[in-house]
Amino acid sequence: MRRADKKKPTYHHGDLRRALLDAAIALVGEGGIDALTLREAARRAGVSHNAPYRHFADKEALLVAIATEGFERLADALAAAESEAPDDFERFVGGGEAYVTFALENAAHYRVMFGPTLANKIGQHPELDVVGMRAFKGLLDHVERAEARGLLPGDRPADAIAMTMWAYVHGLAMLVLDGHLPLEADAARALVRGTATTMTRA
Amino acid sequence: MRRADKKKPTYHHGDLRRALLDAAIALVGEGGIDALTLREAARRAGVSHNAPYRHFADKEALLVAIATEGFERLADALAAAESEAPDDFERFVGGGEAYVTFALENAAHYRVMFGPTLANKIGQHPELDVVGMRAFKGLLDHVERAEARGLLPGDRPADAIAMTMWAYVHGLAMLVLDGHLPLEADAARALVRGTATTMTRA
DNA sequence: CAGACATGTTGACGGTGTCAACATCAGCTG
DNA sequence: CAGCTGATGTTGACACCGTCAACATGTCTG
Repeated sequence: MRRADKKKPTYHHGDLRRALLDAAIALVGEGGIDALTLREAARRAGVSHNAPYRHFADKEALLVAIATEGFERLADALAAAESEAPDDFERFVGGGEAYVTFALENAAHYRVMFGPTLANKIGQHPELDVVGMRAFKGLLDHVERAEARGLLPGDRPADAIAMTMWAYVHGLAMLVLDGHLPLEADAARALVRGTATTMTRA
Repeated sequence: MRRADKKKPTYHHGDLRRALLDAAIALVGEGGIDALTLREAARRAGVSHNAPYRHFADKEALLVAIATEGFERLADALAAAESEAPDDFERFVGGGEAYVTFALENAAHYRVMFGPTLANKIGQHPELDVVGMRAFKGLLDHVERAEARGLLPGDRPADAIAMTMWAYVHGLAMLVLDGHLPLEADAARALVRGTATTMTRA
């Protein structure tokens, strides 16, 4: 039985699970999600091609683990943005900016989170569902707070505005990440700020 | 031999190129982009596993052909929406609705157009660049027309609003297609209409 | 009608995900 | 302290994939 419950050194490798996750994330960061290979990740971790199966049931399980980690970090980033904002308007804008910033700075995680392999499979991975909900809840919190302060038009329900905001920042992040919109991170954030300003003025 | 109805009658198969495109699109529609395999497409077209190489240099060339077809259809759909709109506001809203409608009704094409394989590779495929530009131009036209009629806030340049709109409808389409937002097509269009209404009121 | 060439086939290669069988090692039990 | 047991890692195999080279076939053109 394993003595350590957290991340204490395991038997042979030390922490092969973590090493595999890091190698996989690096691969996605270097060559996109198509470049992620179980065998190459194992190679980089210095183990045989079948060692990953002692830590992940299959390739999809590896992706789920990365996506889960990503959603957790995203939720944290949104929460941090909320707590650091000086006023309610900045809190609203900051939610969107933090989302885009997270996606661009954690491109590998983000690509896995919303990549084709996990598309339409959230329901099959409860842990993903839970942590994804928490992240979306972070956005919804921003919206509801802004609405309570009268910053938003009153004729649209908060969840509709939250979905609109999510679609917007997600689409923006994806288009920039995939090279369809030639924007630097600063320009993308400025776009978010401009849009948020318009929306709060309606 | 079989006389082709449209294109020039080709030698053995009739129109293997078209058959391969259709088979590939069907595969993406059934199992997502990961389910697309050159060999399976060839199987469905009733030819050997290497026949596709007489029509496409490699798998990526097949994807480029599908994406090109998709961008052309998207541009056409946007143009059609513009010409059918009864007034300027409907023209603005209709652009967004038509975009989302296209993405949801041509899911396979859309997934290929914005899938990971072609991400950050637009520059390497000039025909894709050209036709993609034409589609974006369709959106920009909608925005500029709306701006000329004073429907939009005057403190943001038209291209910023066009990029915002693109990011929004793209993100919405992607989130719905991938099952992250549980919306029917009608609900998605309603969301677009609501957002466009807010934006034109600012 | 005959050659040229586009089209399609066969076979092979290395790479991948995954399964089964085997090897090794940590730590509990006696 | 000795040995068992289960977790961890390895080896080998299989089917499938993308792609290349060599070959076969039919169509069009001179």
